[in-house]
Amino acid sequence: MNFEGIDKISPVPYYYQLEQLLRERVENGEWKPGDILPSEAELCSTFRVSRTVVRQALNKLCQDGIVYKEKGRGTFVAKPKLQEKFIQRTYGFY
Amino acid sequence: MNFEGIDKISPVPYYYQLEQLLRERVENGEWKPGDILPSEAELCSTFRVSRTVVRQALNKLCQDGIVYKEKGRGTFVAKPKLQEKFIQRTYGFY
Amino acid sequence: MNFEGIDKISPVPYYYQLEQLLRERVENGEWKPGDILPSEAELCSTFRVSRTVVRQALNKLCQDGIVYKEKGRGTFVAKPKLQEKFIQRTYGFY
Amino acid sequence: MNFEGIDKISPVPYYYQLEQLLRERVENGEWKPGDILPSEAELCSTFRVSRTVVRQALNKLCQDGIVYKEKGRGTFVAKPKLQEKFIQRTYGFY
DNA sequence: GTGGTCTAGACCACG
DNA sequence: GTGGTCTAGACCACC
Repeated sequence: MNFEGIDKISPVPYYYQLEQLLRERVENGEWKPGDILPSEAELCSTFRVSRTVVRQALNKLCQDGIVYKEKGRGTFVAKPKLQEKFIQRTYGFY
Repeated sequence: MNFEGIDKISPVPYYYQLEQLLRERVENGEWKPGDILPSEAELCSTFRVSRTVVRQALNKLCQDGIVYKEKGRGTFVAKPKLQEKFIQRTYGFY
Repeated sequence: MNFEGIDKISPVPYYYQLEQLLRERVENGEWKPGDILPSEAELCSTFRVSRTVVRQALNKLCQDGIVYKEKGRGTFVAKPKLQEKFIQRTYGFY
Repeated sequence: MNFEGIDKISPVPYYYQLEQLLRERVENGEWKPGDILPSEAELCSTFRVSRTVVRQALNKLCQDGIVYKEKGRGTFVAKPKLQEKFIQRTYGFY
């Protein structure tokens, strides 16, 4: 298996690379709705990035309704609702 | 007159206090549409907080359509569109 | 009717919101000196927060002389002594 | 050097034992004004207790003016102001 | 039954 | 990579 990691040479920001990597795992079904994600600390050490980077990536996924956070518990894969690109922003209305 | 600052004792997060302070200045008309805001560095030293805090506050205002950023130029007060609370989330649709 | 509860979206810490809510009930006279407060467990379920949050709120009220605790018995509303000045400062954000 | 640790058999609460241990180090001059203390995580692993215990101990020392905390930076030994008693003796060394 | 202590670990705010 | 807040439990000491 090759390690799907972050390319530190690439001009693409780490947080964006990480966001894509995590997003894939959800879309691949590797991580399923309701699953808990690795903790922020684990993601930091797995991908060798700082906490800031991890949080930026997770926050974007959260905004996009891919994951949700529960204080003191963790970050979880969301149930797929209507996640087409232009719908994402209205998520949370109802 | 009391100094309109950030209360470091308060349990309210700095970034949120700052967001409110900046928002007021726009709503008061102290800063008008098209005006350039102080730089992030200036805001840091004015309010005695780190750049992280300043950026969190500005990003929220940006999401809410109160200000907009231009890379390499600065942050500016936006023209008031439909900024009622529930409209904010649809911002970006059009 | 809106439920006077804890705003889980707000950036204000739960323990601080709860402290204010309980403090009000004493100041309103809804709870009188000598009255026993609901148990920590009840407050947890009423406000949908963990015991940690409840204890943080109660401990602050205890420090401020608003309530007192008796081991194995419960938490009670204190008799108002000289609580004006001191309380005024900590009440609210500023 | 023998390791001055926490007696897990003793009925004395861990947080209180820890508070005394840390207090001694300041009073002994082992830790001097302005010194940064080990992080909460380090204290946890050094003394084999949970973070709750460490924070209870540090908060008491903080209340007593022995140490102070800076958000995002760490916990530091306070300058001895008027801390009565034993401090009076060493005061003047610095 | 209550409040008191403690665990293990999460996310949040900050520099 | 720090301290701050929060969760969801556990066992203990006390009425």
